[in-house]
Amino acid sequence: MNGTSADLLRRQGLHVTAQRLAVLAAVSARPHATADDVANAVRAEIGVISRQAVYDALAVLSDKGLIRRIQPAGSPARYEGRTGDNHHHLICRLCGRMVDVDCAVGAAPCLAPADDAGYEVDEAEVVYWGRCPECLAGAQALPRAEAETVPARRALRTGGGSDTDR
Amino acid sequence: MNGTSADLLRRQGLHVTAQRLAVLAAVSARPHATADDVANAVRAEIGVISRQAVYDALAVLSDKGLIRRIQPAGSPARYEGRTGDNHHHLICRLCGRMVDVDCAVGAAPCLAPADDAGYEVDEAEVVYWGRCPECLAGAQALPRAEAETVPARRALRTGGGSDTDR
DNA sequence: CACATTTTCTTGACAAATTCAAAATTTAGA
DNA sequence: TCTAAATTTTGAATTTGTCAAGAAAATGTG
Repeated sequence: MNGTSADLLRRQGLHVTAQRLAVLAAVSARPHATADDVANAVRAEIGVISRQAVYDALAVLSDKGLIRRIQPAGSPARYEGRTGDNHHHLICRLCGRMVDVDCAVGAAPCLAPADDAGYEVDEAEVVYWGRCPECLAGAQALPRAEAETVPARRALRTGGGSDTDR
Repeated sequence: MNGTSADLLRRQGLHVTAQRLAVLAAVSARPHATADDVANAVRAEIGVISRQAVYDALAVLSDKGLIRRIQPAGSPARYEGRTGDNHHHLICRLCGRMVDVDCAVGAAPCLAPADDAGYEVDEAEVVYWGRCPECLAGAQALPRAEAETVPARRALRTGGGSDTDR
C-alpha cells in the first residue's frame, strides 16, 4: 500500500520522499482539504514538514495528475485524491460546504466545449453553486431583513473555512 | 448609454457613483480583467479610486448580477460583463489565457447535477482546462527536455497574468 | 434648494495564502 | 561510496483581499 504510492511517484519520475508520501496520503484521506489542512495532517504523521514542502508536493502531485486541485471562489485551494473519474462539485454559497457529485454525463471527459477555439482540452471542471440543505433551513427560518444581512461572501471564509466537507 | 448603466444601478437600489459606473464600464470593456486591471482602467478614466472602492464595487455588482466573478485555480479573481447567457470558459494551463465558450447545452441553467444532495443549485460553472493554440505550437517546437522545464504554474502568473485575453 | 439619513468612498492597518531565494539535505544512479 | 540533480528547510516578501473608522457624496423630503 505504501509501496504503491512510492511507485506512483517513481513512475512520474519523481523522487520518493517521506514528505510526498505523507502529503499524498493526507490528501487521499481528507478530500477537499486545504494546503493548511494537509500540512497539519502530515505533521501529525511524520512530525515536521515545512510549508514550502507542502506547497511543492501539492503542486507537483497535481501537475502529475496524482491529485486534483480545486479552487472555489473566495476559498483557499483545496485538493483531493479522486482523479480520473471526472466527478464534479456542489458548493454552498453561504457556508462553503463542498460535496462531490458524480458526473451527470458519463466518463471523462464528460463534456466537450461547443467550440474549442483551437485549445487542446484535457479536463472539464464543473462547479454547481447553490445553497446547502442546512443553510436553506437556516435562511428560511430568519425574517427577511435578517436573512439579507448575512454577508454571503464573508460567510464562506468564517463559516465554512475548514470544517467544510461531508 | 451612460444613462443605461446608471439606471441599471438604480434598478438594483444602488447609489449611482462615478466609481461604480467606471468599474462597470471597465469590466465590460475588458472581459476577464482582475481587480487590479479594473482599478488601473478606472484610474485612467476617472483619475483616482481606492482599492477598497474597486473591491466594493466589484462585490456589489456581482452580488446584483450585473457582472460575473470567475476564479480559476492559481489565478486571482476575474470579472466579466457577460451575464445571464451562461457561457463558459476555456483556460490555458500554460499561459492562463482565457476565452469564452458558448454553452454547449442551451439556456441557463445548462446543467443539473446528477444528484443535488439537497442543495438548491442556482448556477453551473464550467471551466475547460487545456492548452491554447500558441502554447501548443511553442511546446511542440521545443525539444522535449526544455518543454518540460517550463514551470506551468508560474507561467500562469507571469506569462498570462494581465494580458490574458485573445 | 437645504437637510437628514444612508450609502459609499478613502485611508491605512491587517491577514491569509502563496511564492521567492539561498543554503542544507536527501535521493537515485554510476 | 560518490556525484549530480532533485527536494526540503528557513525566513522573508508578495499578492490578493479584508477590516475599521471617519470623510464625502447620493437620495428622498420638506
